[in-house]
Amino acid sequence: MGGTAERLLDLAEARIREAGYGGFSFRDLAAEMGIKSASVHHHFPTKAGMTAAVARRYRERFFEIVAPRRDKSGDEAIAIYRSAFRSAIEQDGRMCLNGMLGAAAGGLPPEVAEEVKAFFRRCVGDLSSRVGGPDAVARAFHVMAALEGGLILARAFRDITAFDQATASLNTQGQP
Amino acid sequence: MGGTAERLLDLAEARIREAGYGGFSFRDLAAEMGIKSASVHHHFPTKAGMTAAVARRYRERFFEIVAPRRDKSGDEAIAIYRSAFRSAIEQDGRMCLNGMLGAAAGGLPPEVAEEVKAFFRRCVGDLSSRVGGPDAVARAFHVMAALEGGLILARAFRDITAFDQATASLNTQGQP
DNA sequence: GTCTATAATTTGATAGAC
DNA sequence: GTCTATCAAATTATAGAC
Repeated sequence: MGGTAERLLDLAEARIREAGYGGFSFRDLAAEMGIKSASVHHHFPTKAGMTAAVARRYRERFFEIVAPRRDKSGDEAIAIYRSAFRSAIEQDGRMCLNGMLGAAAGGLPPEVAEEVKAFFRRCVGDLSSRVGGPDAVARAFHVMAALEGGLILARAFRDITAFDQATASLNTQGQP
Repeated sequence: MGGTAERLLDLAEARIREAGYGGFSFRDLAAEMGIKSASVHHHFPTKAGMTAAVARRYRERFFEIVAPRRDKSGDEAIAIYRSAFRSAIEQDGRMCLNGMLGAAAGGLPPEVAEEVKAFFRRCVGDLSSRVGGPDAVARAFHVMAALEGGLILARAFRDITAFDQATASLNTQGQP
């Protein structure tokens, strides 16, 4: 636990959520760890592979937080997602990893783009099944969009209340 | 009209909307134009300055599209914004410039971050004044978030219907 | 696992000729 | 306005010693 590889993933995740795929380098990570970039390559041979590993871990952790409360449904599920997203920007003021990478999806290595797509696919699947009703899928898309966009606004304004205002109506939107 | 500087802004805008601030270089632009990177520096001395110029032009153009129909209000204003955002991804499959830059706001030169903030400030101000009502500001934030997030989903899935589903409820959400 | 050393490429930027 | 030439720095990545 807390080995070098894991801590490298921590640093990479923070940098990607701050400045995107093009905004971090192996030398940055190495310097912050007090090692050399060649040692980073020992743990993660390529940048694309490392980013894919960051995305996989991020997805697993996200659904460890969100999925256990599977008995809850509808508005409560939305509230759980909303609170998970809010804590991201509350803790360190950074973007959702997949929101950041998804925006730049066109310029990403294919293996990274696949991980991002998998994240959103699972979010929409999970949310829509818990929300239910004829517009469940559309509502799941809407919730995910509002959450990611809410983070963008909070980042642009450097003000978390932008996220709160943007997402306040999600819980009380009423179900079909 | 259509001078070198203008065409350089076109190319820079396309690249930024595709891969972000870190995803374009003066040499890329020069190569696409058939000139050398030194000639790009003649028109735009620094990358930060050029990106700020791209953002300024993007904002001006956006409000030339959206603002003239100032007589419209409420749901119609939201529909106008929605259609403006949709045309962005419909035409070239790319992100909104400010959504892309806003996500990475933490790693941007200050002069660029200021332009992005100005864009969203004006959007929220314009939208909220046209929507009206006690929750006008929150609703404006919500609309902007859903539109930017809808673009992210459409990019991640490479499917414009993700945007359509995510934003379908914006028009018919009903006003307070 | 970490290091030194290095290769090969790319980057933002400048000087100065034409 | 565009060019050649160049710089100093950063980038991803590899080879091989310890």
